[in-house]
Amino acid sequence: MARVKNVIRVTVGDVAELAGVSRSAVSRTFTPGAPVSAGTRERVLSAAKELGYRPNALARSLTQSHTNIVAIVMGEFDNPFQPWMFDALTRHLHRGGKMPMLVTVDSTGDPVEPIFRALDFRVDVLVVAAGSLPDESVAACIESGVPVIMLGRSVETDIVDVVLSDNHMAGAQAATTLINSGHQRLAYVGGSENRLASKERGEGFVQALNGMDCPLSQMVFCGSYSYQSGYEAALSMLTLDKKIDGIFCASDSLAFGVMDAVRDHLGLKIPQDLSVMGMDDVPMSAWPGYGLTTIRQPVNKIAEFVLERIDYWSVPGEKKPVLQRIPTELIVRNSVRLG
Amino acid sequence: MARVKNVIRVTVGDVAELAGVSRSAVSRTFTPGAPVSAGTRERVLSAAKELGYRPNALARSLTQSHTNIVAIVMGEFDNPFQPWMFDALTRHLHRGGKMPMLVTVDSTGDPVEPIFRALDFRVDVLVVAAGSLPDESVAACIESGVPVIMLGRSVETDIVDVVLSDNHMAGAQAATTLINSGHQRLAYVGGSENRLASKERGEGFVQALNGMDCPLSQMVFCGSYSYQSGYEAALSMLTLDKKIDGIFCASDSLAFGVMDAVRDHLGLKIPQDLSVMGMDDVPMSAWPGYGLTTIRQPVNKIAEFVLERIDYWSVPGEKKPVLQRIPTELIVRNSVRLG
DNA sequence: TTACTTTGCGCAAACGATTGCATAGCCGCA
DNA sequence: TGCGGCTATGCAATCGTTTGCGCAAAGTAA
Repeated sequence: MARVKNVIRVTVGDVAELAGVSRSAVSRTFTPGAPVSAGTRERVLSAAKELGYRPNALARSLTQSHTNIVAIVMGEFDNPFQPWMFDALTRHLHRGGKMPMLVTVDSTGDPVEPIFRALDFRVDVLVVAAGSLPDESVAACIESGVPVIMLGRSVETDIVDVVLSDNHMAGAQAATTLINSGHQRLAYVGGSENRLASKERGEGFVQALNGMDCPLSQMVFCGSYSYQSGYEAALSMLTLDKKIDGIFCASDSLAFGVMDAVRDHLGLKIPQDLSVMGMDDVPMSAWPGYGLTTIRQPVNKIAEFVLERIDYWSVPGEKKPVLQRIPTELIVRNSVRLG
Repeated sequence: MARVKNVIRVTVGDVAELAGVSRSAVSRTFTPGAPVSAGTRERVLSAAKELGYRPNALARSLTQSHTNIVAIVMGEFDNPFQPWMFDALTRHLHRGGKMPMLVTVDSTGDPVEPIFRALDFRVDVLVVAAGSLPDESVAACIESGVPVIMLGRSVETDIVDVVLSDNHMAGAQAATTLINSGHQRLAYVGGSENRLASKERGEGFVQALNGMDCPLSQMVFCGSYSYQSGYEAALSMLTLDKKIDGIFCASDSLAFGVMDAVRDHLGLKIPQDLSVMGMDDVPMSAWPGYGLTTIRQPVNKIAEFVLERIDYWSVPGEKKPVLQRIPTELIVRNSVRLG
């Protein structure tokens, strides 16, 4: 009977003793599929319940080849989409019996040490859930020797899973929505130019526009997905070309910035004078103050797929990483003028 | 191209062999304060570096009385303040050498199983960071036998730490701000009536008002901190009494809801016709669209104090829980009319 | 009855660290 | 030279599991 803090930790030994069986029998009872007779199982289970026994996950992980711990690597919460995605992810992990361990990489601190510290716990997988992460951090993940699943971000190697929204589809959805409702001078506000997601969304948007014989009027990359960036982009964009009647933003927070700049600073009405679309569908988009028509990133589908991949990597054998695109969904609210 | 677990795990044994010393020597080299001669330390360190050795945290935790894992128990992200607090918390934990393990309790799922699963990993502490959590979950935490630190929420027992913002102070700060700028008919919009934070903020507000000979005109508890609640509260409140000229909300998201309802639905101007104050100071408060004057919850100070308490509980001995209030701070923006 | 497969169970060896205890070496000092 | 007191080291037990292996009991087929 080991005493830690003030709690008596009950071990297999204790249960075995009370049930009158060997430690192996107890362990097997808690291992699905292991050979135990109905009789022993019964006695073990009741002994375990009486003592309040639960297997020590640390000890278990020591002998087995997996820990059921999944590391989630994050950067700064600079975009309201991130906590949203993060929340969906952790809930799905729980459902799959995994425990999420959090690694936040600080732009001021060491970009790799926190990752190593997670690896010290022999996490099964690294899920990289941050768009903006130092290159060194990403490299450390890839070289860790542990399966890596990257969310919404592509990397040069082909040894990691990549799962992201179908950004081309999203861009096309935005384009058709705006064109079908009679808009003519359209612009795109992207985040960082060298971020895959931003680029793809823009490409999808432009290609679809071209397919409908409507060239893009303006395109700006702000460097980040932040509200502030959107605000500034809108101002510079609309002083350059006052006739723009529709703007597609690479994120909802950019769109919020655009909307506020347009309404508060330029005195235009949305959607009468100008239509704005976003992408993500964060909860705030539904707030009446914004009522943003947007392209939803299906966080739950993404999280589900991540879980699938974790299971895939967990069985031994020859493995192939995948790049998976998850279809997006148009959410219509009030920020786009109707035809 | 596929590597799953073909990474050779290097152990103390390997390092010991290469360095030509015993496993103990290696272990001691990595234990600060343990007696090792400069010579062996040197050889061990270089062997370790050559092999890329890092101690297995699981194995280490098995023998020691602590794991350096801290469980963070959360409910739904129904309030933008939560990810904000959460982020600060995890960063401070990292700084303190702790790894955060996330437990999210789903209102639809089992309220205690995820907590038990975290306890299976012998977490050192449970930090309860959610306001809205089923009572069973809270009870499970308290009975876990592991130190518990509750954030912004009080419980009936006195065996857990409680750390929260100084809500009375916050209420008083809001009151003086509004009174000093000449407001006369004031209202309070709270969250849930049986949530300590909401209650205290209201009390602080009312007491300060009374101290300045200005009785509270109206008070509403919405049941939650959500935007939607604020929206509805504002409508019902202002149809009841059109002369209200200042509203203090128990959270920023309530305040956003109030502002949008007031501006978009009732056609009033903020702050000319009505002043609104919030509490939390989430990043969104600074957006020009809202420009919310609010009371900041000092998330970093809170996180810092949590870390202090974790260290406190980590040394053995007779322990006393504390209830700590962290001072709040007035943040002035544009949602309050100036005297 | 014999022989052969199942099935269930216990022993003991991992897993990868830490740590109490015993000891070997060294130094200084009388 | 002998002794006491260090410090540095290694041995082996321990933490709480899982699991390969051997074996006894039981079931099946001839």
